Amino acid sequence: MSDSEKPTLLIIDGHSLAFRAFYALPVDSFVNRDGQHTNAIHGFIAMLINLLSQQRPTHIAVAFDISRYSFRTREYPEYKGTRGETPPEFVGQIPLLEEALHAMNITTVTKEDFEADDILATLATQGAAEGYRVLIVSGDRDTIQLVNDDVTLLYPNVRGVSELKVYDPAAVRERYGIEPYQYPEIAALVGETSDNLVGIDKVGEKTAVKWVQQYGTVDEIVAHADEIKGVVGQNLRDQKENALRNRRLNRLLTDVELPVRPGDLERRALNEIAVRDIFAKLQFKTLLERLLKTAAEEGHYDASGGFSEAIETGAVTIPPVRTMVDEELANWLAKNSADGAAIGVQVELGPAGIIGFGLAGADDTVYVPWAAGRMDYQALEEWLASSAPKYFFHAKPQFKALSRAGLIVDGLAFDTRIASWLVRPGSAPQSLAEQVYEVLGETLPVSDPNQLVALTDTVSPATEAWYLRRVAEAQALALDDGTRAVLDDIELPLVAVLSEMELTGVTIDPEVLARLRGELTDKANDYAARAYAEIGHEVNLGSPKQLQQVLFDELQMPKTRATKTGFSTDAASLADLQEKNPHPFLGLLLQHRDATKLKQIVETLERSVETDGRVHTTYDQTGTSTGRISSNDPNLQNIPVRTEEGREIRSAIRRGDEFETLLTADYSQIEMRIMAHLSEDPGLIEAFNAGEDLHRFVGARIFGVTPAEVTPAMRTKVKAMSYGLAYGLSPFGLSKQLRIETAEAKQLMSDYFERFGSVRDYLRGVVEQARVDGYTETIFGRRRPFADLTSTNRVLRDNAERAALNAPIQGSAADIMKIAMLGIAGDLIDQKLSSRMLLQVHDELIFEVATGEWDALEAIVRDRMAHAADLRVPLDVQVGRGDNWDAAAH
DNA sequence: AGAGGAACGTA
DNA sequence: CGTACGTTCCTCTG
Repeated sequence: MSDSEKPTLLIIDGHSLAFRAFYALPVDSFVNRDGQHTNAIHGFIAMLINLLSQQRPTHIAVAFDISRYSFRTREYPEYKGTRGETPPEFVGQIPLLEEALHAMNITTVTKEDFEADDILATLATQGAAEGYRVLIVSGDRDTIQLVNDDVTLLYPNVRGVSELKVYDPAAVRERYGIEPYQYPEIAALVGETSDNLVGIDKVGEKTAVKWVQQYGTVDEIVAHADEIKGVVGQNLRDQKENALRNRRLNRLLTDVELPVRPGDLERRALNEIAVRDIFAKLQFKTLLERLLKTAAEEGHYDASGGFSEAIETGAVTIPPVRTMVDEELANWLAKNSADGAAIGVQVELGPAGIIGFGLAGADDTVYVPWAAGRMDYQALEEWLASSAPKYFFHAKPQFKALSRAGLIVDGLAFDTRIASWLVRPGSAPQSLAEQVYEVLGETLPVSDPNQLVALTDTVSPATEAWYLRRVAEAQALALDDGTRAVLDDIELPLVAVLSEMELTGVTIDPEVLARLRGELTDKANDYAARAYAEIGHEVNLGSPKQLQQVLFDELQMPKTRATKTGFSTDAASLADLQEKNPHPFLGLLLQHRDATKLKQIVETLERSVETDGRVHTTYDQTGTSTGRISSNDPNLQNIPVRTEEGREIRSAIRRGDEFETLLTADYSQIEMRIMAHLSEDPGLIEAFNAGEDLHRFVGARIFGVTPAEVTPAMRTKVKAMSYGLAYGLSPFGLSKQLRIETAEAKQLMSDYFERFGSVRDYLRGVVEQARVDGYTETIFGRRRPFADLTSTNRVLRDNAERAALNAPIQGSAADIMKIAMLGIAGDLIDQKLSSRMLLQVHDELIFEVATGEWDALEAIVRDRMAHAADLRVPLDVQVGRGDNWDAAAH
């Protein structure tokens, strides 16, 4: 059996590695919310993940010492006596590490009266004898003696645990000039400070190696002590008992009786729920992702034996992939889509577009190379364009590629990525491999990027299609009716709509941006120069750290709100400072911030203009926890609007030359209207039905005056109050925002709830219901799960309560907008209009209006938006017209 | 190079 | 000590 075919047994000295990690990573950077230090655990697990992905062990164990006392301390009480008290920050980390290992289903081994090294030695010896390739990981040099052709030592560098030095017999020979089994002879002569084993005076590594090469063992050296000349010879004769004792103590035992044998240590799949739990407790977000990714990608060991019972599905047989075109393909499609059967689709994409198609039926997969026009693809194209059900993983980029290639696609019946997100928004598995692992408990075979020699046979798109189809079928069984309806009626039809919006993009006026960039650059430079003059030197105004130096050390200003890394220099804090401690530097700094921020946005937009003169954002349909869509590359949902200068940027976003104008349409106060609907509050419903200015109406009720008597100050307070409600605003927060006393804020809130009591009852009820159900629900049945509502940690619980209170409101608004978009997109097609939907900014839509289509489009938009949902209050839609986004605002 | 934090733009 | 996002810069660490 060659080495590569041998099973690999990985054995780790838990204590020694954790301790190395403890000293390698800064203690203060790793503290969880309970104040528990976690640096040793973090370093250990990071190293473990690397080992798992690089070494692909089939068997694994971690050995721990039970206490510092063992048979060695009985023989020599001073053994390891030089070790001081355990650092307080290390305390508690080992039990948590063990908990994490158990969650990962990794066996830990301990043995009363023995050290972890003896466990390593025993398992390594057994493993080698039983035909394993054995890897031991330890920071204790004594383990060098275990190295042989079957056993390799991975030893952490002085620098830490991120890199492990590989000691095989050749490496030991190179480093020490002796055979590995001879290492303890050297160590016995030289001594080992960390174990409190004193050696022979004046004998260092060089001398020891020379003696061992000549005589072989400590026993023999001592027997020939008389032959050795000089001071070292005399020292040896005087102190030979030290060497003999050291040699007895540093011999590792290879025959300890253990509860496990190597064969019992087979890798098992981690317990994902337990892992998420303990990693959440440790606050290891990145490590969790890395671990799950590694686990999902590990396909190098026998899949049938590699998983725990919980998600064991038995060995699967992946159907072989056949490549076909023309008539054979037509027959395949007919056969596999008969009786409405769904086909899994994975479009293979390259930089230039479509490379091929992977298609999968229940137990039959095909790959179709794509070469437009060269073959007979009529059957494929017809099937794509038909409503025959198709399952995808992340359909949108594939839809875009199909559309670019002039192919029509219909019949999107499932998207596993969207389904995962609907079930667990916020923490849904993002890659197909993760979904396969999570839903099916299997590993999707993938090429390993860590592999030195690239695998020639990467997984076929057809095989991916087969897996995603099985994921879809498993997911479909588990969906509740409400989630299924949101998927079928909202999210799946939206994929094509968003695809087209992304492909269309929006025209940017490069001249406007260039002019703005110049102006803003000048402004920023000017403010910076004046700011430097105020303090007498230059400073990086973008560095909070350097600003703190200037503000609190040099200018001796009063300290602001604390952040994790010091004191805040955000705009609110600087405004506070300006009040307490006026200084021209503060104003200049704020103005510099404004200018550089806007400049940044301008430059980002300029960079993202493509060759068609348009910007094509990417919408993330699974990017939020509430049901909204997000926008990125570039984000067009956060283009400035609140300041005059900011709005100038909006004016660079304009109609395409061949279009008549832009149309913007937005919902006014949609979240308040949803609150009115959900709470059924008679006062609030009346407010919206009265057609009066909302805040004026509410203000009149609260302050007991007529609407005409509501002053601007009153209206501001009421407005802040109303908006804050949906976010779980506290009296303290309200007082801070309005710069009023907490008592006044409290009074304002109680006055509000006095008049609009159903709102309070509703908000309370949402949280209570969510605590019982474990999730919230929108009007249309979109769910968002909440785990922390029953947490004993107050910060966590309060955060969860505010999010839970907001989720149905923000989520329902998102649902309504999506439904409106679907209606509009459908009408545009049905009425054969050339006008196009370009952007969505949560409660606003932007369209390009083709010549002569204004009236038709406006009617469609108003109708579809106003009637997207049937609420107890009307949905008010504001429409604006203009050549650019700013001008089209109203 | 990658991660995390601070800051700030939007609804 | 209000929700939901994405991007940028700086800083620290590997």
